Amino acid sequence: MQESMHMLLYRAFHAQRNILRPYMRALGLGAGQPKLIAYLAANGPCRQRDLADYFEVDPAAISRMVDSLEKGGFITVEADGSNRRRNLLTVTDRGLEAADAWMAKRAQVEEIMLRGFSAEEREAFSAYLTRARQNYVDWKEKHPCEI
Amino acid sequence: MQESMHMLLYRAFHAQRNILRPYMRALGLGAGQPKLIAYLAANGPCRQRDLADYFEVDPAAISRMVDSLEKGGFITVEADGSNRRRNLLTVTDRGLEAADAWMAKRAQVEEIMLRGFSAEEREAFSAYLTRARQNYVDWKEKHPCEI
DNA sequence: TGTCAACTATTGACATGTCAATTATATATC
DNA sequence: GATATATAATTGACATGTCAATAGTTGACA
Repeated sequence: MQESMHMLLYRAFHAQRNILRPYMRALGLGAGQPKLIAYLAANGPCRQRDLADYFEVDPAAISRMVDSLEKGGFITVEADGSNRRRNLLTVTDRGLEAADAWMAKRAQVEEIMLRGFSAEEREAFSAYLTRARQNYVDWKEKHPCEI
Repeated sequence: MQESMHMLLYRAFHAQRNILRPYMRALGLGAGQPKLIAYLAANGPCRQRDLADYFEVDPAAISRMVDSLEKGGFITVEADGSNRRRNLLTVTDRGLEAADAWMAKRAQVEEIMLRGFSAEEREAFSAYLTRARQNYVDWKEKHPCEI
C-alpha cells in the first residue's frame, strides 16, 4: 500500500514518541508536558493562552497539564497582577533541569531518526516540514471556517 | 526558537489533523477510525491484531474503535472460523463509501500542504519520512528495551 | 455609569492513545 | 493426556486531545 503523506507523518511522529515515552515517564512527565516546560525554559514566563496559541492545542488541555506540572513541582502558577483572568506560569529549577534533560534526550533520539541523512538532507527535511505547516496556516487564514 | 524535528513533525501532523477533523465528524468517524477502514478497503478482511501491528497502536485502542465502527455500520465483526480467539473484520458497503470519501478529502488536504512543492520535492519529502520511520524501526529491532 | 462583548481559565463529556490485568483459546512440551 | 506457555481480544484506570458550556474579568461604548 502506498502511504499517504498523512499516514507517513503519523507513523514518523508516532514512532518517535513511542521511543521517547519511557524517558518522559522516568522524568515524571506526561507525553504532552515536555513541550510546555521546554517552551517556558526558552521563552520565559507566559500565560496559558500563549501556550495554547503556540502549540495550537485547546486551552482545556493546557489547563489540565498545567495542574499536573504544578503538582509535580515543574512550574509555578501565580495570578498575573495586571489582569486577574490570567495565570502567570514560571518554570522552577526542577522544571529547568527536566527541560534540559528532555532536550538532550530528544536530540539523541533525533540522531537515531536522521541516521544516514546528510547535512543537506537534514536541512531540506526540516525545511519541508516547516513549509508544510506554514501552508496550512496560510490556508487556514484564508478559509477560517470551511474545508 | 529553532524547533526540534520532534516538534516540527508534531506541528505538521497536528495542523493536518485539525483541518481534517470536521470532515471526519461529518462522515461519522472519530479521529483514529479512517485509517482503519482505509486499511480494510485496501487490504481486505483482517484481524484486530493486524491493525494494531501495522499502525503500531495498542490493541486496546483498536478494540474500542472496532466497537464504534461496528455500531456505525462501517465494518462487520465475525468470529474467525479457524480460530475462536480471533475476530474477522470486514468493511461494509457503507464503510467503503466512507473510505473512498475520506481518501479523496485527504488527497485534497495534502494538496494544500504541498502547495509550492515541486514533484521532486514531494518525492524527497515522502522519502525522508519513510526513511526516518524505518530508522526507528531498525533501531528498535536492535534495542528492544532500553533507550 | 451601565451594559454588552471579548478574553481567560476551568469543567464536563467524549475519543484516542498508553499500560496492566483478565479471559479465553491454541500450541508446545513433557 | 496434562500442563505450561503464547496469542487475541477485552476491560479498567489514566493522559492528552476535542468540543461545548460556564464563571469571572476586562474593555468599549452609548
